[in-house]
Amino acid sequence: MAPVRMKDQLAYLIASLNRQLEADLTERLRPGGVPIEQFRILEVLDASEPRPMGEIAAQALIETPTLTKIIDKMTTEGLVYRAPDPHDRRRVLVLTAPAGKALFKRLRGISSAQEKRIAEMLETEKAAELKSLLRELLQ
Amino acid sequence: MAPVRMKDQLAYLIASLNRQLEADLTERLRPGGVPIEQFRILEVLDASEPRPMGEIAAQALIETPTLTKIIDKMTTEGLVYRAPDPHDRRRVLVLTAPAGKALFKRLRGISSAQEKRIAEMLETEKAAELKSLLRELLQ
DNA sequence: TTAACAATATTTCGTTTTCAACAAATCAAA
DNA sequence: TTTGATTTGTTGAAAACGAAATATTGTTAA
Repeated sequence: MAPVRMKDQLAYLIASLNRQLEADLTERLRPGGVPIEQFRILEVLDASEPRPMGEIAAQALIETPTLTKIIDKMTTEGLVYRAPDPHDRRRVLVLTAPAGKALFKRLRGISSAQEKRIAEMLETEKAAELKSLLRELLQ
Repeated sequence: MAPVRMKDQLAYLIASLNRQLEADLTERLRPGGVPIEQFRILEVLDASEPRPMGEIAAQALIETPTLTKIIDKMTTEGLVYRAPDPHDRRRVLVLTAPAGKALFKRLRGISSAQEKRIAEMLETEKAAELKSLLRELLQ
């Protein structure tokens, strides 16, 4: 059997598309001066708040030592703040500060616009199929 | 319309799956002590050699300044070497040294095994459909 | 109760990556 | 030609990353 060319490997296609989508998002976030990681953190918190560090890290696809440093920075920028979890004092909860909420309000449309552009490139049922296949592979 | 939850966004699914696949590959490369970037570079060169820096960077999804440093390291490790392009002296061609070929021979099966595992998780026609959809979105 | 173990977040520290500036070679237009 | 713009790759300083070690709290089992 002929070797599978790198470009035909699913892992490579996924990596390429991921890179393209991240570059696109980064570009659109640039005017706001917001790194993509911070944007994702605000998205996570927007869905439900407060959240412990570990959960944010897992959902935003960031390692916990990195998250600690990003949250440090976002705190000094007044976007979020920490609070100890009263039920489990090992945990540190993160909340969105008013400035963070305002920032996210300005930016929230960016990711949904990207999603929309993608949807427009595929027919509706194809987009659904694609998501379904990706979910099948996730874990 | 209800906001699209982050987890339902295609860009997020792609990022998650990419992370999972890279973690998996990294794990399997660990015994050989080969970083995933170096493995991808060897894959690119295996397909056709020699290749200029810029092309390798584009195909291996690495920024060119980063590639310069990785090739520096791989050169000192005796895996690859540089040669000036006689037709265009701005270009630097990269070739695989014997040690690099031997290393890749040992590792080449790892990515195809990953591809195989993925294929086994999906039915054949689903895998083909998934690739087709990803290609449709790529540029 | 304790003592051992597990979970959570942070710190440390060496490596890697990035951005901007740069150098060299080529190309294109006057 | 020569000049200016473009392409290609490297460099250097700063930032980001991540594995391992640490500190703190919680859980479990003797």
